[in-house]
Amino acid sequence: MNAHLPAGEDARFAAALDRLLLLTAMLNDDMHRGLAADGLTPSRTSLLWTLRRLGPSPQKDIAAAMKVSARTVTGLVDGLVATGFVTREEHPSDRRAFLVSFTALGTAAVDKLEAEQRDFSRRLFAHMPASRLDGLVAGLDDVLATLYALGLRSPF
Amino acid sequence: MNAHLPAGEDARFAAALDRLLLLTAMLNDDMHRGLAADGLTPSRTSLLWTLRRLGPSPQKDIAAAMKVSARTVTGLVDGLVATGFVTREEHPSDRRAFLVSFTALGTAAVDKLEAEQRDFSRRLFAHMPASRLDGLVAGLDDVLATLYALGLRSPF
DNA sequence: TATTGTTATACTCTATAACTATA
DNA sequence: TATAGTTATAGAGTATAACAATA
Repeated sequence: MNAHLPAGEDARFAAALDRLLLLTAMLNDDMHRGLAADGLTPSRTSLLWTLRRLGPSPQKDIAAAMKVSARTVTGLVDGLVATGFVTREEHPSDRRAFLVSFTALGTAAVDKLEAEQRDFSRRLFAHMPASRLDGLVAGLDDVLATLYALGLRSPF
Repeated sequence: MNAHLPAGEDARFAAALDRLLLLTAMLNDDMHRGLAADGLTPSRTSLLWTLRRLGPSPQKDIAAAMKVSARTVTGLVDGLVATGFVTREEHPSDRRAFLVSFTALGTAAVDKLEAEQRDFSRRLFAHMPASRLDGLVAGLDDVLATLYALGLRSPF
């Protein structure tokens, strides 16, 4: 127990964290369900987002950006090649490496995900009074800054 | 993104969703890392939380509460028995079934997780002005209500 | 000698289907 | 016949280590 905090404070903090964790779980669940409809898995989708950010890249760079092992990227790219979202192209100057590149299908899939995310943000926020949205964003920024100060880093 | 330019509505919504998704990813990552230190995995921990809520239960009830298959619960309980967090006890009236029950180690593990969560909520929120915490909670509640209206349900 | 990506192997999580023991 | 849980099997994601081809 922490004697120098008023009794009700802890309950307020716990209630706030409960909401954050509940929201985290619900958003995760929803995203994963939506992905399956496009023939994608969460990890393969994460690779597509990374690839869009990096442009055509050797697997080593993708592994570094995603913070996973080279072996994991081999498996994810195998799956994405099999389902037609990316290709392994020759690297122009290093014959050990590939350039993982989007197919038209892969580009269309990421475009669609992006559009869905924009629509989703409208459904979540468009009806909110501006002051409530401002309050939410201020609170989230505060939490993100605290997490950063605690040493947590974005996985992206 | 350029913070000096007046943002349109869509950009405001997208920025808010970006923060939510970033926070989701960071909280997930942090929780999973913390678990490994206790010899637990995310799914096994989820089972322990469920078991605390239900009390000693047959695996079928655990599967229903966790929304996973009976086979998955068999595997999770196997792992938790092997690492000493739970036991399979005889069911008093149904010899087909077990009552999955906490060991002292399992109870201590969940107690510890609960204490860590309380400490974490203090680190996140104790420094915040009350008005900011209120604004955050109001925004989160609004989002949760919207998700509920969209048909999303808590995984718990 | 160092690096890129693969094969070999292993563990977790998830699932469906077939099966055993019991209800 | 129906139910509780297991075995059998499979696929995704993750990892380390050994190895190939190339730098």
